Amino acid sequence: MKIASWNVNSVKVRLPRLMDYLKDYAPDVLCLQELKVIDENFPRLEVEELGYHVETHGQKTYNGVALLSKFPLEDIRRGLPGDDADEQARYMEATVQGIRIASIYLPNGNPVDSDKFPYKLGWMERLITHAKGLLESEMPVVLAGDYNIIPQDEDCYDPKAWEGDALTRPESRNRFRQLLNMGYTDAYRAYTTDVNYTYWDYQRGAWQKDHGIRIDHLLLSPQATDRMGKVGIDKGPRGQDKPSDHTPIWVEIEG
DNA sequence: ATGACTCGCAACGCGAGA
Repeated sequence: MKIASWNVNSVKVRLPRLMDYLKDYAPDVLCLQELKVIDENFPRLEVEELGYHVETHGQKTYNGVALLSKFPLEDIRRGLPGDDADEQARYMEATVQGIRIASIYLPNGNPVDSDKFPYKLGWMERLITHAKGLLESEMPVVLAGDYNIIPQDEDCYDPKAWEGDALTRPESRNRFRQLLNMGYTDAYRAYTTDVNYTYWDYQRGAWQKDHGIRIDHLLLSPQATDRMGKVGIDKGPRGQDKPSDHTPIWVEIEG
């Protein structure tokens, strides 16, 4: 089963890119982030016509996540537990063919001297707590999404340019590492030591110069890692017209 | 002139993204 994740940066503007991706790459499951639409405005019919089940957790203007699947989506959870006052639509999960799959849009956290940085760190604490619970289920788990974390300096073209940024701050990286240390595997980094990116800024010709960063990740529980096949980053969509600034990342789960 | 961002919006400049 091929599971992919993609921050589309507005599903409305990106609908042609999304349709192309589903047709050309045909992932079994696609986790989407940054929909920027309420559930009623998600292009459900277009996606269903390509043979996908659709579950969304949308929000007006900002955030919003979705799960698309060729197989039924079961036991849907919308929202990350731990803060009933948090109204940002950044998390949902469902079970597909016995695999628990989450679509995650982790807060950016910049600027670090604003309340956005503690919000990011608090959100990560909640994710850590929830991810621990998922491990206890002993299901294969895939936590897929835009983590807004550059795990190591090698995951960005110019570490100095990102020094002090919420994407590289030790507080951010250490919480990401807590997810790894409790038993989750960074699928891309486990598969290859190759330098590769999932995001290139719209500005300053970043795509053309390959000035990217690796911030979209697939974290696999031990039961999922045991079944891990190939892992890749599909750069094609980033080079198209009206692209998202992110490109999809995917993993194959065997069996 | 060497490079120039893109979304959404009770919009028409601004906040947010990373």
